[in-house]
Amino acid sequence: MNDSPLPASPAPDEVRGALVRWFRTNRRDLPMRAEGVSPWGTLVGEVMSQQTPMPRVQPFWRRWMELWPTPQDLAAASPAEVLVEWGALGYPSRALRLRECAIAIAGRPGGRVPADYEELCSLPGIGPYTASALVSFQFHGRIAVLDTNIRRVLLRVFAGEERPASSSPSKAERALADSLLPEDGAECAQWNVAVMEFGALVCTQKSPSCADCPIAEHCAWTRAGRPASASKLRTQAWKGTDRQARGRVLALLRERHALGDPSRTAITRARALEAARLPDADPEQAPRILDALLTDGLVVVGEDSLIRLPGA
DNA sequence: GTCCCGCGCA
DNA sequence: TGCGCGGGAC
Repeated sequence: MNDSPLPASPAPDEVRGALVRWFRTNRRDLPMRAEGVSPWGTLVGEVMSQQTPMPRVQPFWRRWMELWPTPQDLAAASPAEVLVEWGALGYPSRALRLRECAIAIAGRPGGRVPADYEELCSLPGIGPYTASALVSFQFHGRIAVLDTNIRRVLLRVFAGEERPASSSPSKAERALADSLLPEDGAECAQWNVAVMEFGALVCTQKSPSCADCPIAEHCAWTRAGRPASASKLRTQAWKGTDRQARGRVLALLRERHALGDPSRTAITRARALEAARLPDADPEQAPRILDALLTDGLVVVGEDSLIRLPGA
């Protein structure tokens, strides 16, 4: 997609109507998207689902809402406890940032989640996506939400392209998304969540269910014969990467911590290096990722030279 | 083996 | 603007 504003070739009203109808009968029943969830609950749910599929998030979200129903509750928790409860949701730095976010919110006058986009963006772990999701879903502000699903659906339907060329939305994409927003904030929320759900369930990245698509007749990409994008889709490696090695060290420390025996929550450097060592890995990988975990604040070295979760 | 996801910082 | 950052489901 180039930077010139694109005319929305299919009729926006028809696409909106069809997708909102589709959503009413096909939406997943997600507790974190239920009526009456607090701004804090929505914030926690959105941060958890930043890199993790919704179905996997739900049990963790419920648990977190029981343990820490307000920002003040999470702000009072230790980093170690937060990392343990984060479990294997992935990217544990997100859990530490969420705690920092809770501390920042608790320190605000009134101690509540802000409803303003810029203020939300200034919080740890909250970027453009999460801020716009909160403004729309929770506060019903008139704002476009541009997550990867919505970007893909809009590009296909209105620009005839398979997927975004860049990892962040262009001006043209923003202009297109803005031009499609209903006037009413509550309707915007409904539209945003409908498109997002449609992208997650039907108009997927790799194998879209075009045969079952309620807007196939409107879709510019389908009318163009669904041409493949010029850009290559590159999937992240996992096996053997630093990320996998980091995950092993954190998993060991979470297990130890969850035992509840303070004498066993810490491990020696040698034990940590052993956990970090992957088969056939570069011998420098284990010490390197241990350093990185320390730098990221995901582990600490005590005066006893033992390694533990922060605050444990 | 492939899919799926946004934030923070250089 | 590009890279680093997890891990379960399929």
